[in-house]
Amino acid sequence: MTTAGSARRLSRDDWLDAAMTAMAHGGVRGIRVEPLAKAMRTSKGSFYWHFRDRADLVRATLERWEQLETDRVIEVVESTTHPRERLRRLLAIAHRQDPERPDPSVALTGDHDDPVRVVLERVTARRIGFVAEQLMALGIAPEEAARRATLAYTSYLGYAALVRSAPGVLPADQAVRRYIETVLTVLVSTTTEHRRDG
Amino acid sequence: MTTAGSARRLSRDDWLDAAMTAMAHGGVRGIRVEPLAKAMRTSKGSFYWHFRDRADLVRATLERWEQLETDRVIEVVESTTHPRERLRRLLAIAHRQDPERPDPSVALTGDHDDPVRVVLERVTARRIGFVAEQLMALGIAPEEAARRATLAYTSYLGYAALVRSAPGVLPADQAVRRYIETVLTVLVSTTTEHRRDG
DNA sequence: TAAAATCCATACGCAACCGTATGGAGCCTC
DNA sequence: GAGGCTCCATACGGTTGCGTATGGATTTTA
Repeated sequence: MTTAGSARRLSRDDWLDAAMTAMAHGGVRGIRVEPLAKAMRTSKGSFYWHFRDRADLVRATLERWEQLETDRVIEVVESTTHPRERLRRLLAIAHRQDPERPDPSVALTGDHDDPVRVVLERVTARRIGFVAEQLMALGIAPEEAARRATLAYTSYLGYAALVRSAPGVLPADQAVRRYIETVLTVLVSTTTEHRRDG
Repeated sequence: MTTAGSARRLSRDDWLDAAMTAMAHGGVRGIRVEPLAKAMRTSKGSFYWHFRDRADLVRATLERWEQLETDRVIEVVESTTHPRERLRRLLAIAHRQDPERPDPSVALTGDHDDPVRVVLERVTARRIGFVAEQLMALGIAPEEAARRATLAYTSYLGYAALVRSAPGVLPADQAVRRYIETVLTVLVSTTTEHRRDG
């Protein structure tokens, strides 16, 4: 009976897995030890053996999150060579409507004490920086690229917020692809206009 | 001694004012009756006289929020005739970095029971709709306008999230104006390219 | 197998909130 | 000026979560 469901001993990693899932739903503040223990069918006694306190768990979870949702995503995307394709691929990943995704809720829930903010600031800067690099590779001037990267990234965050709070207004599954094309096109547009309007 | 600070009788509106301020900081879940009472130097007894329960307060606060931050903003912006100027003005209002602003935190905190979601969905649809109208007035086809309006609005939400969680990565005060120009330009860009890249 | 190290369950105290119950102040009216 | 209405303070019970204490179970080591 060494089945997974049985009363096995738990590792620190088991707790981290659970914390990631919890963070996907409720953000950082969704990481609560008593509900976590209940979900894992164990007790707080286990938790406080593996972790000093809740802050310890939060910090460790954020480390893993950074590694998984930033380092690894960037690695994957960089396996494509063409900058425009990289962006397209990145946008596709970013707009996958998956409420199980731990990523955006981190940036979206708004309490955030200092330790959390530090990680968030670092991750955000890296992400926007990566997008800006691709835009520069496409011939956009550095400062303009930075602005457009910020536009792209904030849009990603807001999109994720709407997935949770008002999914009805977002493009339906089939239309997401078209939406991404619009974002991409607009991001790399050469602004040759200033045309008259209606 | 009818001074404001004295032990006056409170009205329902006084509670709503306080709730709006609380919502500005912690979103819907930041509306908590005991802390509110303490901040107003009164007791829960007062609250439960004016309101049935917390949900009652939340609903009323969201009504006021909708009226103030959607109806009135649209009114103000519509006093400008030129669609492009309307957008510019709207973007300027949207990107005022004011943590006291109750608006975005509503959409950003992710718990949201059904009643809240209803209001949120309605407000979001109206706002995106308004932006789309301006883009259509600028000659952009309806469906494309809807996509770009979504891009604009999600970007606004994400921007507001970063103001709270990672302000360091955002353009500094002086550069915000330039950022807004980029957003505006890109939003109304005629996509005449597909040019070769680096 | 006995001792030691790991790992976990239960019980406890503490704090923040929600909602209710109850006993008033203060004002209004007749 | 007595009774009634409006508004509020305090006290209480219930819930959820954090962190500690303590003993017991299980595995490892000697």
